[in-house]
Amino acid sequence: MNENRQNIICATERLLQTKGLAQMTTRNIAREAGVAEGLIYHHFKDKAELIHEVVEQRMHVAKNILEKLPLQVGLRKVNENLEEVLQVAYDSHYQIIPIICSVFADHQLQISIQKIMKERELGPQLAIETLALYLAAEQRLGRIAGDVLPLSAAKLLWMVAFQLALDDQFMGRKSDLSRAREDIREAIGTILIALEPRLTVKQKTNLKKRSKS
Amino acid sequence: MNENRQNIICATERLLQTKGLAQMTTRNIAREAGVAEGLIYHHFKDKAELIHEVVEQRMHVAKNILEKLPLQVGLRKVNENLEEVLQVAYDSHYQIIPIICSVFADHQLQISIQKIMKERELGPQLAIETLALYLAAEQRLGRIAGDVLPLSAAKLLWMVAFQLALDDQFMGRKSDLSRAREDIREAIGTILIALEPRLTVKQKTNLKKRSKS
Amino acid sequence: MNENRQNIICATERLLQTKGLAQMTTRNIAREAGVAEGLIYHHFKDKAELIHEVVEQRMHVAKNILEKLPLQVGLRKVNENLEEVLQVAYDSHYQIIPIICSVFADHQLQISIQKIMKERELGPQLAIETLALYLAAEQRLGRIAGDVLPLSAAKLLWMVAFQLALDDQFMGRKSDLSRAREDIREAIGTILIALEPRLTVKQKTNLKKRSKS
Amino acid sequence: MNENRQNIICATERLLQTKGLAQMTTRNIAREAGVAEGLIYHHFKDKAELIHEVVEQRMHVAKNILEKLPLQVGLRKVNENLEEVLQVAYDSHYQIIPIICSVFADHQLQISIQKIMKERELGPQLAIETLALYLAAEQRLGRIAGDVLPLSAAKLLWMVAFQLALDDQFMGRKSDLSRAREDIREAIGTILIALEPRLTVKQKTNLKKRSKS
DNA sequence: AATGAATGAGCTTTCATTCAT
DNA sequence: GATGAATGAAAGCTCATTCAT
Repeated sequence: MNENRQNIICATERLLQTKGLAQMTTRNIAREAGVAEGLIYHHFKDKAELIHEVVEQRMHVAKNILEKLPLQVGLRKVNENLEEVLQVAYDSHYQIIPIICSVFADHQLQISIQKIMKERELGPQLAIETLALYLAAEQRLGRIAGDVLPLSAAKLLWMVAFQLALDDQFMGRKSDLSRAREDIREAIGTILIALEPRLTVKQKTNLKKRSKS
Repeated sequence: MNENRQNIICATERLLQTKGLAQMTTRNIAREAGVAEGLIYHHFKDKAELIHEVVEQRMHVAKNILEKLPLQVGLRKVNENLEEVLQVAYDSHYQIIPIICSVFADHQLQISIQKIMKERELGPQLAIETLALYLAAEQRLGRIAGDVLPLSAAKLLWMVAFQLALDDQFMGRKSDLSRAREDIREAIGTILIALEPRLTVKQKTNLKKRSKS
Repeated sequence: MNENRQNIICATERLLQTKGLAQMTTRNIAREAGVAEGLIYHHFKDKAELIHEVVEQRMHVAKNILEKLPLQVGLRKVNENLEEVLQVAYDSHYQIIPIICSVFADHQLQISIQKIMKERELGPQLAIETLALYLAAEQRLGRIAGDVLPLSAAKLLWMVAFQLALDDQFMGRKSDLSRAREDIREAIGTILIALEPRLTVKQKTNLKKRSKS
Repeated sequence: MNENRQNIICATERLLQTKGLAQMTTRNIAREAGVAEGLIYHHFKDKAELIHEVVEQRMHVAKNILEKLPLQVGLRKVNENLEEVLQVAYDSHYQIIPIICSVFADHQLQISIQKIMKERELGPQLAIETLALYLAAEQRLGRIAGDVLPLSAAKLLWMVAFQLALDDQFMGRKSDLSRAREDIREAIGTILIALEPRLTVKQKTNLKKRSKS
């Protein structure tokens, strides 16, 4: 059944997140999924194919995290919008990181996953671009500074969410959204200083305009 | 001999970086180090102890990367100083990442390494603090904006170097310092907008007054 | 259906001949026969029963290869008759050998097949006896030497066809009837020297005397 | 140690002969050799390499079976010499056949062994040629008929030994030298009629006539 | 009759670790 | 200190067989 297939995929992801790649043995996967070991090979050519599926599904979900962000343009405060968005990104990264990092242990696996991510465009690119579009829109509304490159700022913001999740995972801290929120707020705060409209800058341009007219 | 001991440590690190944790077998280590497999167990209780040593040495080196940064305070342009510093950090991270990330594959190993890093304070903390001290010093000199938290900005800058290296490693790109430099410059550019002193007319005049007095 | 049953048997034989016993898995049989794996177990108790059927059918066909040979007694030249017969035997053996030899890999299978062949008299015995009868008949016609044991000569001739086929199969040579024919001719040539009537002068005169009386 | 290496090779050959390829598992080999399963892979790259070694050693021994035959030229009776030689050949074949035939079960194995046998000239060629040389020498002494091709006759004789051993193995008969000797004698008898100098035939008939008159 | 998902025993192979030399 | 033969547990994977549909 397709039911068991998905069952196995989920069990594998759970193992990757909780016990790590080394414990993600076919034996453990079968036990976790409550099926016989042989069934894995009925649904997947080999273990690599199973892992690919896990990565693909998880990355596919992550890819579209920010699709609703454009609806927020102009609403609430910019930093509130960003905080909320980065918190979701943090959460998503917290789940993805054990998978992504485990892959470094096995170069062959790493290469095949690189290939899949390139072919299916599963990287962070889409999310970052969505974020950049949002920033550009706010820029047009004058809600953030005009002299900032939206894509560059979006990269930085996305990195923040990733880095916080990585730090927590690496140091074995549970996903703690309220603490993460604090860190996110702090980082956004620093970046937003760059993004905030420069009153002084405006004044400068105003002065220039006046001098031209 | 201590010579062979260090030999084995270096061989292990080389394997971790080039072939990944999965290929870091005792057989491969012995071959790479040019010693017998059994010798490993004369110098190390077990494989975990060897990896601990590898991580410890590498992190120890990384920890002190920025120790010469304070000497640059007030010299050259701030963004030049930061670019140079982040490039070194990128380079260091590019080497460390395969080691650090591989560890995610084995939770037991991860936990024991977490412990070591906490006990010996081997994390990025020191480097970030050094960077923050530098920023604070430049802040005092008025070379960067006064309304920025140096520690928060330092974290962001450090993160940039780490994330660029991670991205390159994950996507299987060779360490390319000239391209990395571009990315670093762009990110610093965006952050520096936040850090740049706000040169309003009033501030300028204030500065002039102070320098006169 | 009986159709599917025979289908499976033929698919199994094809696999045995082309890929060997090791590749004769239930999965491959099902694929080759174009049926579901489970269907095999509706028609046969287990894999052994299926193989028995394959061997039985193939050996049954082989057994009666020479049934038309007696019609040739006294016609054409003896060596021509033998060459033709051995070529057919070679061809038959070329097909049988991969099946028969594979069986050596599994002693249980070998034993059960030995039993079947004894019970149903599926060995080369009948063919050899047919050949011996032919030789005896030709001997009575004076077309081959009188001091030869027909059964012994028949065994030798049969052996030639078998061994040539075995040699070709073992060395991975395609069944090449024209080359086989050469080898057969050579071997028959040597054996026939034994079989040829000793036409010394005295014997000739003796024969003439007897025919006159 | 080399001791254990040879140990494993012999255990493998014993298993091949007594239980067949299917039972020649690494587990059984290790048990039969009285070593740990892992040790097999210390001495051999994989199972195939081990089997190659087994085949090579066994065939190498077989290759030189007849090396002392040339010393018998002109001594004793020809059929006595041949009987003795074929008996040794039978014995050798009886051991080799389970190995050779098992190989048909696994095409990959078969191909790799074909390659080895070609490269190292491990086939029956040498033995057959030695036998042919002997026959040619006896031919020159006038002890066998002059109109026979020695190589062709040698092939036939060699086949006899092989076929008898194969029949016995296939039908699960123990190696029975005394019975084999009977069969060999019978076959040689028939072939020797071809090989016997024809002059004796003439003389015999002359003698018979005289005794009749 | 026919399917193919599901099982689990058993295979080959790898690898950290030990130990006699 | 140094070697490498030896161990045995555990890995990924295959396959004959069963069974619900």
